[in-house]
Amino acid sequence: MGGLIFGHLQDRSGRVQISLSRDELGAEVVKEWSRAVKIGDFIGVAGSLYTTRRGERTVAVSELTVLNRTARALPDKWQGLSNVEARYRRRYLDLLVNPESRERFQTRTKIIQKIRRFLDENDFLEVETPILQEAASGAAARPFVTRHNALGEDFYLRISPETLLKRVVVGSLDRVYELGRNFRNEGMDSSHLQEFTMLEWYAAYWDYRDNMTFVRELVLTVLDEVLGTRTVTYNGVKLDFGADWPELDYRTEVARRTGIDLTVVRDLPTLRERVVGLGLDVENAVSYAGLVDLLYKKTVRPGLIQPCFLVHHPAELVPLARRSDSDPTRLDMFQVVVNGWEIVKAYSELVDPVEQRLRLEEQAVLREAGDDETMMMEEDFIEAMEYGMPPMSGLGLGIDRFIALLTDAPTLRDVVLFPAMRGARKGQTGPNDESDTDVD
RNA sequence: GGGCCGCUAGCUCAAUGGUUAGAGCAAGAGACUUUUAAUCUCUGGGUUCAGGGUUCGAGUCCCUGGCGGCCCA
Repeated sequence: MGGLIFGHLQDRSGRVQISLSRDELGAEVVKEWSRAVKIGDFIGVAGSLYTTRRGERTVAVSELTVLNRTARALPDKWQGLSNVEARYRRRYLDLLVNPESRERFQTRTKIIQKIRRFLDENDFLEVETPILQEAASGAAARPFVTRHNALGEDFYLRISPETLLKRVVVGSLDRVYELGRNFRNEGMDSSHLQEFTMLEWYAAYWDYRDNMTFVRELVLTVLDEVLGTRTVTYNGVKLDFGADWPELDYRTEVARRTGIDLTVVRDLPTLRERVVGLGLDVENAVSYAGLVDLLYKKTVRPGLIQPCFLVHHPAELVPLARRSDSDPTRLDMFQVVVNGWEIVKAYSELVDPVEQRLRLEEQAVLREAGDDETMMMEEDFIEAMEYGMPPMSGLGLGIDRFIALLTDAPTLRDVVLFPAMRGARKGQTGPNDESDTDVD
């Protein structure tokens, strides 16, 4: 009796044990096969299923074929691959030997599938707008510049699809979404990637209140159906999405944390004086909006851990958002903040072309004054508005951040397969390398 | 941009300024023939991130650079 050799086969679905029996195959065959195979090889086996004494389902191998061999040693099967740089640069090894990484990327896909289905079931039409654009618009951010050779012009990688999606709504496709990559040429840290995945949708005849209800429903649906719970632990902290998301007034929160009442302090010099008075470095904040944003990010946002709605931002902050009818100094706007991260930004859209032009002209004035985080005038967009834009509300959801929270990923780099890294590896060639020749 | 930390075998890690830089896993050879990270014996495996400097002697100390991480701005 006896003479068994055990091993495991692994693929995306998991592992299964195999065994080679001397009694059934003969000592010579077992010796030959077990020698021919090493860790990391691809093999095919045929045989019958049985359950071992220890209760594990096992294939008693009757046929074994080597499909392809590994030419390199895999990372240590027990220690795994823990070197952070290696995990990003050679993600395939991370996926191969670290089960939690493999699971995280499968969860990422499930979350995105669920989001799409939820939107589709609610009559949203998925559309695609250009990533290469002649002007970067829809957000206050520095774009990546690239060269469009055929058109002989510099193009920009989009920073937001906002104004293009609104044009689609003008064209009567009045409930649309786009799920795709945006690019912002700014600093990178654990909650910012230069290349990130954003979901944006626009629904005609909705206002920001409708979006507050809808996005909460979306988030809870994803949690229920993908994770089976409304509570997640992120970095040791329990985040309870199932509880009420309190509604916090932007200016009230700023006042509470800083004593600065933004309904009273309405000009840049006064605000700067007050902010400096708090001991904060005002850096290069050269506009009222920029300084308000800085103040909020330093004092309010870090304290917003549990899911909440932050509402009614000062009107200066977003030139594309609609002012509140009852108080034109603020916007019909909200953000969902969790873990100090902005996950969602949404507002009732400004649909009046005359006011839109004025608001963008104000941006141009600020840019003249040295603010480099302003929005560009877009004549094409205003023209589209002039043809008639229905009242609507749009929403943006940062997919990478959302997924990082749901999968307890310490940084956004852990939820994208190949995060951007400086080119360090020997022998690696880039697009400027001589070997990169035009083959068409 | 600033500060701190790191980079040693395929992987995870050791190594007072002092012999020929080690171990476990992985790999190769052999033995054993069973369970569930790690049975035994033997073998091979290194531009210690790169380049300078100090020194009789540098993985270690100093300088410059590269790449990465964390924190700050």
